[in-house]
Amino acid sequence: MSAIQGARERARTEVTAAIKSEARRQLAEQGAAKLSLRAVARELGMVSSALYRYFPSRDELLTALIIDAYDAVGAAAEGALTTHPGSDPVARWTAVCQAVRRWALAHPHEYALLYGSPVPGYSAPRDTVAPASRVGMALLTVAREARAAGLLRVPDAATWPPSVLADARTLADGLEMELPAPALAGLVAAWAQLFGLLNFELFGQFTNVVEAREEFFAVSVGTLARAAGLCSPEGIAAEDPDAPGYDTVPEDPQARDADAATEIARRFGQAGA
Amino acid sequence: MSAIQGARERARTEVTAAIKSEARRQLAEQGAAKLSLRAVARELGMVSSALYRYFPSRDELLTALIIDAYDAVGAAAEGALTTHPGSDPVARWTAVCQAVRRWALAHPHEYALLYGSPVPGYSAPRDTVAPASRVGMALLTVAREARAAGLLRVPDAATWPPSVLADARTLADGLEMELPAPALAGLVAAWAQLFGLLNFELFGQFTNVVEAREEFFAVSVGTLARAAGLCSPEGIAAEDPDAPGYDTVPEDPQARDADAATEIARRFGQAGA
DNA sequence: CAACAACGAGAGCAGTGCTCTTGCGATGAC
DNA sequence: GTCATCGCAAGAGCACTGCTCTCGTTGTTG
Repeated sequence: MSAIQGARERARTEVTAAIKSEARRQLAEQGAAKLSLRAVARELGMVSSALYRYFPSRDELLTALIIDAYDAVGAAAEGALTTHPGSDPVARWTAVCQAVRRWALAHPHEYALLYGSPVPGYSAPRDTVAPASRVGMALLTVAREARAAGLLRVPDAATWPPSVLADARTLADGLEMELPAPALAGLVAAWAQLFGLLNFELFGQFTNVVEAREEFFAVSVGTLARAAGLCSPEGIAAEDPDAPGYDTVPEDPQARDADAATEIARRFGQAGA
Repeated sequence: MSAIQGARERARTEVTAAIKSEARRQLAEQGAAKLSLRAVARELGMVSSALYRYFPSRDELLTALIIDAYDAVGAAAEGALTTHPGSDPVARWTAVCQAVRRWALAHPHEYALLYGSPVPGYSAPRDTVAPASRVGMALLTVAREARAAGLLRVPDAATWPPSVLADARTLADGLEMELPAPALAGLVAAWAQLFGLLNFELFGQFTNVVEAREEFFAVSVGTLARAAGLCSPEGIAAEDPDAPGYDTVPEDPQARDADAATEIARRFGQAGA
């Protein structure tokens, strides 16, 4: 693989790289749906059929791009871990989230390829799962460090039903990662919710709703971190007890107004499709 | 509009409906990318060019389907409000979320059209924003009721930066809805995060990670509700037995959950390339 | 009834993914 | 050094797609 393997193989890897590069360029410009094998070949000065020597189909080419993109966003997430050291898990979590967001904003079409709707013929091959997990692993790294530092608040096991806890345990086993199942379940939820925020921002759902995207995101992922059990070291610990998510005791159990139901029926009742 | 306006107009609306129906059928079967004007026309026994008398382009047809889908999921959400009355905002929030999830599982490709990556040429026209907001409005309705009942915990204004609070205020003004800005900001975040959970489940990110999807979702959206400030009335809800609703699956007329689950596995499934 | 607009059918254009055959040229065995 | 072999590019071609244009027909309306 690495040795100087004849001029022929070298040419092959070179052409393969050129194809991927040009394809990535078109992907970044017009999105996955408009990525055309013929256009790539045309731009490279070759004929379309020649391209099939390197990628057996358009989907395979797309898969290669997907893997690269997963690696790129994963690298961005991991990079945030090293460029933002420190002992505050919430800050580190936020740094990872913001790195992912920055990458997504810089590569919206590639982001859509990863976290948007699955493409028609796609069937996530084995090769994608490892790169795809890098962002999640980076987030879990923060949680593991927090636990080691005593800054991970593990929710009561009764928070999650046994089936979810079982999932979390098998997941932890598969990852060879020692995290309490309830905490892991909460982290998975936070992981998914993070991409809910990103999707809405990138796919336009925040239009005319949230304009201060950067600030909104920063605060939201901070809240997410605390909801997942991450704690900032000391000082702010005073505020931890009423951190959002868990033991909220309704403060003002004054009773019902309660013809709200009729109000809803009035407002929305006749709106059937 | 409604009067008997000539056989011609009636035929027109009839054909238009037939086209949308057949298009929706193909969309549900193969996804948006494989929706073909020619195939629709073929199935309807007409020639492809005739179809352009009714929809000026494929994108316009897709937009019509998008609007219908937004209305359908919005109606499902609103329906949950009426079929699940009561004074527990968390339970009502959860009911809305589960209605949305059920709809999504039953219509995965239409869901992907709404909340996946934007389609190539699309540019959400004005007509889509009203239907698109119905789910969010249903969630906000829960929050408004909660506030009226004193069951909405409003976070400290310092939680959010002024820019976000300003956004929330203009949003509240635009909606003519009296909700404190900090609470509204949190609700928007929860709204986005809800769809993060749904996207990950529907788009396959939970494969080999979360298998007890139903329970995981129920608990997660309950946590989300509390994070957004919704409170259950009185203290009883603290202890879990019937708490977040994962063992009380509400029966909706459109349920068919098990089928939907296998359905989606089949449609999005991993047919090895 | 006649003028007119809406409509369906068909041909056609430019583009797509993909397959198959053909011929060239570098590689490697003898 | 010669020559068969194999990788590769090129081209033609198939079955599609979205979309446009023209041309008769048909329902509506003045």
